[in-house]
Amino acid sequence: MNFWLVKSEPDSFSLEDLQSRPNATEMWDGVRNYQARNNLKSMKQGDQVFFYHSSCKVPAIVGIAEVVREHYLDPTASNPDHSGFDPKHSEEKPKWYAVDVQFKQAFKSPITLSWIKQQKELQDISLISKGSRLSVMPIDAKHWEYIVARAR
DNA sequence: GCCAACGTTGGC
DNA sequence: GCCAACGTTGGC
Repeated sequence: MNFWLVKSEPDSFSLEDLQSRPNATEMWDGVRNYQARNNLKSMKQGDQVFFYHSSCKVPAIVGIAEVVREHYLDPTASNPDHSGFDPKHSEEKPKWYAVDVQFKQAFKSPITLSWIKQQKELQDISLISKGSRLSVMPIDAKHWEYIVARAR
């Protein structure tokens, strides 16, 4: 099993929004960065995902989701009315993908970015590596364990 | 709102 | 293929 982190602005889609979806499941679409997309394609069913709230008052990992459907064509890339429309994307020549994620758990106390930065055990986590703005990134098992242990 | 750190685009 | 200009992300 692998571990990941996805970012979302809570104003547009929060962990609570995911929890309130039918079956607590939502399509994770709109990824338009090649490196993030490659990470998305590497996700396997059952992989565990940190849900991170970005661009908000207290940026933090707020809970856990699970990959319940592996990558498939991102329908928003084929929709001219969608902001993520990409004319170079097609079924014949796919560029962009989505996965389905399901809500698993909301942390009682979110793991804040500022706390993460203070932990010497987390200094090499991808989230705070220099200039990392990826919306989908892998998380080392040891970092996952350390954060989950704190969040319980 | 500022700005650093990217990624992308497009002229050449 | 280079690189300047531009757009985006996201913390602060």
